[in-house]
Amino acid sequence: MTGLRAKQKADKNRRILEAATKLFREVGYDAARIEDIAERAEVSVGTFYNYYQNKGDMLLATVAMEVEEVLEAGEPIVANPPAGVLAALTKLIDQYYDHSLVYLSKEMWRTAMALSIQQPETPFSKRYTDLDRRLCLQVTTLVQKLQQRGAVLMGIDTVAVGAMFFNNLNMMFTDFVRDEAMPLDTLKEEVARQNKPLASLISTPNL
Amino acid sequence: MTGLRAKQKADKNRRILEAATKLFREVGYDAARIEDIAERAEVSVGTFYNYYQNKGDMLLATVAMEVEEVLEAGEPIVANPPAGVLAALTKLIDQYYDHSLVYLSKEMWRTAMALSIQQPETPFSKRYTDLDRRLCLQVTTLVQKLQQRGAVLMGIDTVAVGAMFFNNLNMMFTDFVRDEAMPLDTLKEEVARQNKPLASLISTPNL
DNA sequence: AAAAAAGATTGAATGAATTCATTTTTTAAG
DNA sequence: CTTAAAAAATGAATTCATTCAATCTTTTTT
Repeated sequence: MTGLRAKQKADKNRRILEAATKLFREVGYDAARIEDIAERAEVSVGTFYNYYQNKGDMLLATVAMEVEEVLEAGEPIVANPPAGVLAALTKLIDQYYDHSLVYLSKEMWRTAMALSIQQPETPFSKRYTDLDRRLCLQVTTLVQKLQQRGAVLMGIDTVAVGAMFFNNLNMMFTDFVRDEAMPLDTLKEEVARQNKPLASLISTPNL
Repeated sequence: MTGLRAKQKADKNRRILEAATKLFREVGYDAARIEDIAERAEVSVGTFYNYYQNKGDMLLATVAMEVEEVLEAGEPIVANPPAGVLAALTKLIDQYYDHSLVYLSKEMWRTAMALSIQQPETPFSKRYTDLDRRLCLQVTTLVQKLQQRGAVLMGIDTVAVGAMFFNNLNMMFTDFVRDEAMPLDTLKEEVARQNKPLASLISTPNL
């Protein structure tokens, strides 16, 4: 049976995470203060630093939860993709993009992405980067599944090609969150256009 | 004839830029303090903010100078590329990578990339992003030049393909600067591997 | 049950980026 | 030449992330 201390620790962690997630959504990352998060979570400022390395680590913890959901939402598509390569990629990528802005603003995404680059060694930065790799793996797995089904030419380096598709969608997403005015549909259309050449070239010919 | 004030302004700007560039190289971005930069440039801390929006803007100003050199170094390759698509791409990309670490550390690149995402609206963040777009354009121009020379299939969407190659090299460079231990050769090899499928598929067949 | 050890909590102190009210200097107008 | 306007310079004050020495609480050991 777990001890009182472990129970209290888990409870405090949940309260801090919930308080931070809520405050980041309400006022944005920059305007959110550690003191306010601590107050809402009913802990001291010093206690906050027992649970998270710093403010950025906190944001990455909240964002990581969303990325986990993005991954989960992608699984059924990889398990049962549309027949066409471009159609399958577009379905998965559109799902990623749709899900990304359900709970997180562009500002939060910008900050999370920036933090994962600038502070790669904090615990949740590592977790976020690991989730990114799993997203890349998911895209690669999709290409491999399509190859197994005969939609992609044999002999195609699916790891290289999967990485190309993923790195492109990620960079385009970065450009998207940089630009507050850019609509989601514009992003999707541009990425579908960019994927078309490679998707067509790796496809088995239609008979 | 320009006034005294304009001369003094240009002189102070140059002093601040040089002081910052030097200090960032000596101690790194985080350890460099505005007060130290100002002292070296022989201005007040408040004066610093007349010239740069904030500390991050200052770093992006110094990094932008390097990116301009990267662009210049790429021009002769685009003007006279090797015959093969993969060879041409590899030559240009290796040139980019070689040049990147001549004057800037991985830490400085991480910070610059992070700042350009997190604070896209500062003056030098905009400049840095613009230079990024020009790098992308340079890669696209290379593909177009190869297409004009018959090395790339007609009908290939060179804008889409160029963007794919560029976004991939950029994301891989981001992964590289995140990882202090990763050697430059590993990065180059991995990117060459990733480029091979698309480069082969868009190449005109050898007869 | 008591004492020791380990872990957690605390919040004022610290550090450094950034702001801003005031002053100084330069330029333009009369 | 004098005055007004504009621009630049200044550096202490402000803000807030982060640290850390002291204290408290829980767990383990005797």
